[in-house]
Amino acid sequence: MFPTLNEQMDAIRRGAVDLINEDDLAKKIERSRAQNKPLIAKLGADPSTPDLHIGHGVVLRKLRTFQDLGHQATLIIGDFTAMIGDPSGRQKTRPMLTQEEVDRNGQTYMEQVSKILDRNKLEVRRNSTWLNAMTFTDVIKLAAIYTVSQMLERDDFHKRFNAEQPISLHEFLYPLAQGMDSVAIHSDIELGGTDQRFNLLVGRELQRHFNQEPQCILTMPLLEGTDGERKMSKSYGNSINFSDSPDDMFGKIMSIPDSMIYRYFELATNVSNLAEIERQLKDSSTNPRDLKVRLGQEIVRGFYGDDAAEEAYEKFRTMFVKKEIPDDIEEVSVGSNSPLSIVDFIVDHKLAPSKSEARRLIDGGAVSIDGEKVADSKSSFSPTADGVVLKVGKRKFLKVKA
RNA sequence: GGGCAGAUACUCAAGCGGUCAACGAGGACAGACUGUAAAUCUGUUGACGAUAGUCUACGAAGGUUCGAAUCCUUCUCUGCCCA
Repeated sequence: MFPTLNEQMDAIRRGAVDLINEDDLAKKIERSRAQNKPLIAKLGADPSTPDLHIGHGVVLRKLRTFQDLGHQATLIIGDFTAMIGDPSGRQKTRPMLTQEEVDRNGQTYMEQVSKILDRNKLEVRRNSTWLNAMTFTDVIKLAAIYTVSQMLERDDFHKRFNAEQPISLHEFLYPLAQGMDSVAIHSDIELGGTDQRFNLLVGRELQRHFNQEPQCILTMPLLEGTDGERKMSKSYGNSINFSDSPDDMFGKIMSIPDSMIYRYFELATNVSNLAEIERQLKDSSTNPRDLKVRLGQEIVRGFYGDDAAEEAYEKFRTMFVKKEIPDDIEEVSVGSNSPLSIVDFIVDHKLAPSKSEARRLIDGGAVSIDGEKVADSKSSFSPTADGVVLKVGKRKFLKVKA
């Protein structure tokens, strides 16, 4: 029923940074095979940010691997911690979320997660179930397991401490809370980004404390965003989101630096022959763009299917390779052919956030009408029955009909 | 509890009574070039308005002044040191 030990280990290892530790995992897998009993693979989800991007996808895909291997994937919705508001990471204290917000975010989260995970085989647990039940005494006993210096080993705590940045006391409770999740579900292996290493290790420690067999931990790299520098994050504006349209998604993938091509293949696709990709990248006769096209199609296909992937590529070719105007651009009818102020029109149709910005774009030569650059920000234009094409920046088009 | 330092636009960071919508850097956006890559060069980067000008902004609230991001008071938040 289960694949062989080696097959499982290979699938699990792909792209992973830490696997703590291999021997323990091998034993767990052997036992699982012998007893025909799936392992419990845990992943924690933070419902305060329901907009997933393909950086989140990395670890979700790994959880999917466990599903495909026949194991039990368990997603922990951190509704308890989200309601308190986790300020870790930055100085910014996150706003406290209400129960409704958490519910709503959790729902969005599940919809997006379903694009990668097999929803039918996924177990979903809310950690408020057990964390809410803890008394203050329980919490104190829990907190006594760890020392302050141990907590300060966590990289981001360490850095913030040395940089004289504030660290709120309750932040120390987060790793403990997360560790309790592992205890609650008897996790066999917990997945997370490399930034989660410490937290995952705490889970091991707590399980040991509660006389459970400690979970293994598997960390995945934090995927860099489209800038190729910083980790993918919505707030850095370098993310490729699950909710992006196929065209946007494809376009964003085409704009990643060449150095990221292999990494994206490895972490964001199911392409099995990675060695071949590597070879082609080293071969100077390969145009890296072609590999990116393939990468883009692979990823878009995963979210939207074959047709959408093909269409996105075609549109891309029209717009940027052939430098033509795509044929299915949005149209708007204004109901009259009297002249309209370009600036006002741009703002009214959300092609720019403010009139100042629209003026700036025009002054910068970024706006054209039927291929003619607009030179004067005061000028106006007249829609025709056939429609004139307004272009703002590289990729915003609008056909304006009378 | 006491002492000291700090809070400036997306971020970092200057400014210490008028010339400040605020130096500089990064980022972002746009243009040229290109493979919508990278690198490079150029421009822009509070809002409204036609170049004038007006309004809103320098943690919050008051005050001094013809005039404050800059001085005073109180408050909020943060870090450090001492207890």
